[in-house]
Amino acid sequence: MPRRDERASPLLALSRPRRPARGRLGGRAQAVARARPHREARAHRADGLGDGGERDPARPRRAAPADRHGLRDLGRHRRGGDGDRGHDAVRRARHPRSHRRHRRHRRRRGRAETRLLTRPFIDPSGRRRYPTPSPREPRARTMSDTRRDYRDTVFLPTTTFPMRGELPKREPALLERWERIDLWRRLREASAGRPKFVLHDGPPYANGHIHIGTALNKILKDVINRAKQMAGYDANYVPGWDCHGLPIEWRIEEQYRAAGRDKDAVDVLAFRAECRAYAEHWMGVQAAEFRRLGVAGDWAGRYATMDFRSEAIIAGEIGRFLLNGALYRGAKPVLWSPVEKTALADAEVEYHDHTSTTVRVRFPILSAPAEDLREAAVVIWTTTPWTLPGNRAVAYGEDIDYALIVVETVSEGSLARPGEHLLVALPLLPDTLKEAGIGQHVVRRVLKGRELAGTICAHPLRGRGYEFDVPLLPAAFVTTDQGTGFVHIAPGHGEDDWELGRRHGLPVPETVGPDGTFLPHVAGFAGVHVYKAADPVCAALTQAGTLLSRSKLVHAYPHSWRSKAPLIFRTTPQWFIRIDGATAIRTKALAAIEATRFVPPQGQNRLRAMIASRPDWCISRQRAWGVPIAIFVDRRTGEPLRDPAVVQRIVAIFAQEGSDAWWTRPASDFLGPGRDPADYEQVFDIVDVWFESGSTHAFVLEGNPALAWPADLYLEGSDQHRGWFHSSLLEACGTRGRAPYRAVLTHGFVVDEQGRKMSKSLGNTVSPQEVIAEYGADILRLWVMASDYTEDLRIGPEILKQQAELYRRIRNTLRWILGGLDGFAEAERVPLADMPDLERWVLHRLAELDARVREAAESFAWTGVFAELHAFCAADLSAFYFDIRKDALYCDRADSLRRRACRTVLDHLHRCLTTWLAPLLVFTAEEAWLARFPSEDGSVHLETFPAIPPEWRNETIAQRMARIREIRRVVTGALERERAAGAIGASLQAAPILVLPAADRSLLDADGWAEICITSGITFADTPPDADVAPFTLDDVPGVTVIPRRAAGEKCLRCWKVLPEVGTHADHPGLCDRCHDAVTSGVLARRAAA
RNA sequence: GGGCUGGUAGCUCAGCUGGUCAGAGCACACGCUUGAUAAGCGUGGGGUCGCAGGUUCAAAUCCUGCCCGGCCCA
Repeated sequence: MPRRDERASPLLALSRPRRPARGRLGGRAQAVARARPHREARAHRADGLGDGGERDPARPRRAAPADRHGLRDLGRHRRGGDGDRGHDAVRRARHPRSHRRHRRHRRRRGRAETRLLTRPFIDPSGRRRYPTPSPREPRARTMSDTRRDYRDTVFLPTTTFPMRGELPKREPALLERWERIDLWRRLREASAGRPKFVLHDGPPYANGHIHIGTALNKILKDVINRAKQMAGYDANYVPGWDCHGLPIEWRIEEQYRAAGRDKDAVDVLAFRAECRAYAEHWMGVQAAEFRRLGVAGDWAGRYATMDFRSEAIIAGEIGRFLLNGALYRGAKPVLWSPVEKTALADAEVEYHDHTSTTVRVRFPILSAPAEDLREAAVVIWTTTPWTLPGNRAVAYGEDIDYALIVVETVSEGSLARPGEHLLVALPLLPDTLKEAGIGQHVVRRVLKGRELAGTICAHPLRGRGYEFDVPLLPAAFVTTDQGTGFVHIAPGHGEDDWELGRRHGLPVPETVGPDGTFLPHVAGFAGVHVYKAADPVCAALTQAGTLLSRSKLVHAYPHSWRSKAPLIFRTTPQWFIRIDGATAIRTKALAAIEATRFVPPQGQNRLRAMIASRPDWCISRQRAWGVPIAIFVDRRTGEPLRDPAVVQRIVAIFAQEGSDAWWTRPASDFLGPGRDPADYEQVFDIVDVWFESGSTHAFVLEGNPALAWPADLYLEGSDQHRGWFHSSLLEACGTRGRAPYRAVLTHGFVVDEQGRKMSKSLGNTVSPQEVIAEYGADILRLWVMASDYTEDLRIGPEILKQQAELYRRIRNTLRWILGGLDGFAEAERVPLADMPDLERWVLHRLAELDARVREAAESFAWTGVFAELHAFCAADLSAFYFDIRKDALYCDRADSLRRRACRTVLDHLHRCLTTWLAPLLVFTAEEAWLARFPSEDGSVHLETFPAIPPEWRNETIAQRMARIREIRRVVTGALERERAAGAIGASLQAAPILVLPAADRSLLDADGWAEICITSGITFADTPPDADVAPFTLDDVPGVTVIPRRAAGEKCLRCWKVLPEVGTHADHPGLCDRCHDAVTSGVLARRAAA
């Protein structure tokens, strides 16, 4: 999309230093060599072009004294005679930046010479073009000492704030400082009495080092907390840890195995003590890692689910469910690992491909409403033949079409029998016929599932110990995706099965023991392991004549995340919290979701859908490391003992001794006087860890004067819809009738640069420790804030490099501000009304950004804020405001209004940028703050966001400035063309003619335009004058024309503007009027005055 | 397989409820500066807005299907 009215002057083509042919010398270089033999010969050599000899790479290398850059050694990197490129490649590898600079220097030298050889000329249109003198004076004069004389009279930026962050080195020192000045305590004191903001920490698991996802989570929390704090809240933050649970237990067991000890022989209390020590250790490690990220919080007052007080309150929360009737004991199939001999939590299950034996089995119909069904058999399909001993029903879909067929012919080896009548879902008939090897057949009729109501079948192993009736039951979960349209129901081995059985009062046979083998009472299969049951079961079915077909299927199947072994559904007695019923937890939870703010809003749907469809909450685990479900069951009634006094006793003892007391003390201590322990069964199941973390609001927030209940915000990864958000909601709704949070923020997951999930096997992981060591924590924080964290976040080497670049710009902006503020005194300050428009525009921008930052602090929606701050630093400040104001800041008298206004604005910029950046770049902001306000115990983190006066907003100036910058683009474009043509170098060598539409003529005066465009002058014209130079326009800025002109006069040795008056001051012949005044005024640069 | 969600320049992101947007910053290329200098300024080249259909006078923006990715569930 070329916008330029004129692409390039012919000079451009001639002088552009395009890379020469890969030969020894390009045409340009040859021409130069002819003109300046001696000098070029040297340059030639320095470019590494002179030595074409290859070196033996194996030979030890040593720079010869004559080879002052050591370039000779680099010769070995050359390829195909292109020594130039080989040289560059090496430099680039060593230091990318110096590479670029080095090359530029070489080019310029060559180009200046070229120009001598190519002027004058006539352009293709026949017009004579610039018979311009060389823009650069001969080298001898530029080295003049007079120039240096005035350098000391210029206010150059002075600051202790280094250009390079060296964050890995500097950050730890700042952490120490914050520690030393007791920053956290002072923050709390300073914000006492302010409105509270409570972000309640979701506890990470105290196991292993933190990873990039944990880092993201904590950084986000920290930014939000700090921003709230600086926006005027009391944002206390108490981090916490999740300590109980299987993974730690597993690690301890591993240690036992490694030591050759039998864990079953170890006393449960000793085992728990080791788990406790393990968790304690990792809490310490993770705390240190979180703090290194710059996360501020009450680390000394952290919470842990294994604290005695926490354990006591968790037991008390279970007591609440006990007392309000929601807790009940049921027998429900849970995912069970025969290897670990335990039920697994949902989160402990992973799905992998697994090859299962599939069977189609006849269930002969005993009785049915329709006559023609009575001689038929229902065909079921299952991938778990071992569940057939537990079968007690068959489910059908009421709206499914079923075909009643008569088999006529069968293929060889088929288990089907000609003449038999089978019932199969119509859509699945072809599949079944094929699998069963049925050839000819007749569809006797097609009936709807609901016509099957009341049908009773025989168990396929009838006559072998399975004499009970098997009813056909309707169920919505039956589909015609796969199978036969009939689902065999084993209430002890499936969730749907169990639910259906419950509704129809089916028995729940227990057929499989903890180790995965059939129990002794299971006819025909006692002692057989279910993984090896396919053959015996099929054999029995075959004998019974009920097996119709057998096959294999690869499908996703649940496995243990620890042992990777396949799991089974197994019925065990478990404790549940009723979701519906008298406590109406589901209803309350759904209402609570509506009353909660979700960021992003999609989270609301997700949580709602899950709560709406979830079954009762199974909270018992048959493990050791956790809080016991500390209740008693009355042996006579089988009912749990619901006695508030007992619950209180348990809570009181746990608070003192921890939940170990459940094992160490006799039951009578809990039951109290008046109850005979012999009448009660003590429950030693432990509680689901999700129940524990779901109770953090109870033991961290409730009744804590430093915090508040409910929390303002819960903030976790989007997986916690099923986890912490979910369990906390159920727990609080069941006990307190509302959500423990007012708002929920979810962030996405960290994926690699291609958007794929991180995994050790893919080798695409990024660890926070590595990032900190290489770039620093501020870069990691910057990465978080530059990403859209409501979705997945990508990270990798390239992305981190980019973040480091963004950081560099921010840092240099701060550095320049600090440099410009050197020695700033309150007396210099200029009121808004006296400021030039340019300054007022910057303040307007600050007002806009202030609104943006405060908005983000309020809404937690930070995406884009950092990008805007960065764009402000890069585009508005560095490329525009700073570039323009360098002249005034460096060269004006110290008392000039313009300079003072600029410094006043720099002061505001410093205050705003350091405080706005403080929640994000906690280290750098502090460094920039202290560079300005050195202090023993000061900190930017003790500040609040500056109050921005409303009058800073000025839409009029904003609009005007937008137009000015548009027009400025035409000028810079014109200058660029001239620069490319070799007509000018620095923009101060130009003083173009500007033709503006009438509407724009009042924007600025000529000096104003020169200032904005950084030229030595601007003249206006009503129409483009008939010049020998082509006018310059931009298509997207119609009506604005620029006619380039070189500035007339001499270059002022102090401010480098080219002005006609230079040379008129006898005492300083090299100075312009302004600089003469400055130098002779006595209010010179601070350095000179001091 | 189901639910939710995403796929805009090499990268990070803007583009609200369809018609001056195909944009910004970074990176890259080229040039300038050498008094922000392991910095700074300017100019420029990059995208058939995942793919394929459809609705419409008009789609990055609406619908359908597909492909790819993520979280959760089975």
